[in-house]
This record gives sequence, C-alpha cells and structure tokens, in this order.
Amino acid sequence: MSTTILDTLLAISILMQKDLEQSFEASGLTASRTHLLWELNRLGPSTQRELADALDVTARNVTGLVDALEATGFVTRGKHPTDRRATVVTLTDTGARVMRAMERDHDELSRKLVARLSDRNVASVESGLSVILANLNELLDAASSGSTR
Amino acid sequence: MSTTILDTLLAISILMQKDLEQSFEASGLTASRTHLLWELNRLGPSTQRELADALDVTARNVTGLVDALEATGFVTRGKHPTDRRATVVTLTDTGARVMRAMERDHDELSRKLVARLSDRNVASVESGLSVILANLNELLDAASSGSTR
DNA sequence: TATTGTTATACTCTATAACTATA
DNA sequence: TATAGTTATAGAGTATAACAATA
Repeated sequence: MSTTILDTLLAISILMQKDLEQSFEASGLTASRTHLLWELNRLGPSTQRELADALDVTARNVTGLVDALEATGFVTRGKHPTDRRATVVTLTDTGARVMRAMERDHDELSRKLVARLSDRNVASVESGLSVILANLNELLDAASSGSTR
Repeated sequence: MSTTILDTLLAISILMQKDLEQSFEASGLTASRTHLLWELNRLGPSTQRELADALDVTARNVTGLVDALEATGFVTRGKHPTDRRATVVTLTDTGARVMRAMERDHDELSRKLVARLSDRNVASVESGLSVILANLNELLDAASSGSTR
C-alpha cells in the first residue's frame, strides 16, 4: 500500500515543528512559552485569564509560564486599570524583538515551503488543504457532540 | 494578508493530533505510550535500545514508558535469546488488539480526510505535499549541517 | 456568589549522570 | 572497553483542588 495524504501530513507536521523549534530554542524559549508569547503578540497586553482561554490551558498553567517568562525578561506583569484581581501581561522590548524575529522566520518558512511548486500547484494544494481542514473540523465536531450527548 | 499554506498546515496538524488522541485516550493511553506501541507494532518484538532509537529518545525514557505499559497490560518484558543484558518487549494480546483498532481508526481518518475531494484533486494535493515534504527535509538538512559546521 | 490568580500537590515526559551486569 | 538497562536526580508542562482578594 502506498503512502497516504494522512501519512505525508503527519510527516510534515513533525518536520514543521522541528523547524520552528530552531527559531525559539536559539532564544532560550520552549514550545509552550513561545506559544504564549505568540498569542500575547497577537492579542496585545492581556490578562492571564485571557491567555489561559487563548491557549486552552488552566489558569495555574499560565501562572507558571508567565513566572518563567517574567524571570527571563520576555514579559512583565502590571496592574489592571479597573479590576484589582487581574494582572495584565505585556511583552518587554526584548519579548517584542524576539517576536518580530519569529514572524520573519515564519514568513521565510512559509515561502521556502512552496519552493519548486508552480503558482498553479500552490493554488490547488491550498484549496485542497482548505477542504481537508474543513473535513477535520467536521469530524471533531461530530465526535464531541457524540460524546457529550 | 491571506492565510498561507503554512498556517493551514499548522491548523491541520493540531486537529489531526486531536483526532488521533481520541483513539488512544479511550484506551487509557498517552501520546508517548501510543507512539511506543505504534513502533513496536511496526517493528515486532524489540529490545528497549531498538525502541529508544526508533522513538529518538533516551534509554531512560523507554524504561519509564515500558514500566507504565507493562503495569497497564499492553506489553510484556522477556529475555533476549542470546544477549543477557537485553530485554525484549512484546505486545500482549490486549496491546495487539488495541493496535488493530488504532490501525482501523488511522485508515478511517485517512479516508475521511479527503472526503469531498475528487480523485484528481487528491492526486494533485498528494504530489504537492510530497514536494513540500522534500523542501522541509532539505531545509532541516541545511540547518543541521550549518550548525554542525 | 462568581471570578482572578496563587499555593499545594501530583502525574507524565524528558534529559544527564552514575552504576550493574554483560558483551 | 563498550553496550543494555536501571537508579538517582532534575526540569518542564499539565491538571485538580483549596484559598485569598476582589467583583
């Protein structure tokens, strides 16, 4: 039996992760901490609760990640203007600089990924992958509604 | 700027992992333990050293995974016929049954993934992904030879 | 009463280093 | 000497539960 699209996609997943790791390991970051920084960069200054929701992890988990990122100088904790329970997490200059570098790496990977593919091929892969993504979303929706029923 | 192939592939990676998790979480397995079982199923009865190499983790790590899988009845440890230092890990009947179910889930996902795609589209996505996979391999080879230099 | 974030505790995965038994 | 696997130790990520401060 030949290799399927699923197997190729799984192989691609592993290699993409390895490639992205090289971006953040050089900065002394881990995958989870980078993920938090990525969301923080996307959302702008956020409470830990907002980050917990964005990352889909517990509040306790965010406390640990922010502790580590604060200790290593990537983010700072500040007071929330109106809610005295909440903490506002903000990128430091270092954090913002690292995120800009990461965005550049991301864009570069994006380009290199489709090297040796014609524009027409890129378009057909793009549309095919959109269908696959939609299929996956449907599968997971069906599964979760099934198990919740 | 529109969504790129990289972003779509990253989204697909996450959903594929979520879908596959449902296969093994129901059996009380974790991702790492499932990965070990998957390799063991592929290789047949193996020493822990062979598993460590296949999974690209340390020997210590395999000790822990095999401890857990042995305790929960998925594998057994046996003597190596000629090397008295080595341990041979084998799937139990339960382990083998779970792996057959996992293979069925894998095949089913493989089919459902490309639902609503014509055969011709599947072929063009398949060939496009092969090129992308090759591009990634080249990128990582270049990076590792660069950092080893 | 509900929410935000922390402390307390525990489990899994992972790694390095030192060690035992064997090769 | 080298290898297979274990013990010892440590760090990261994750989770649940109890709690204090605040809403």
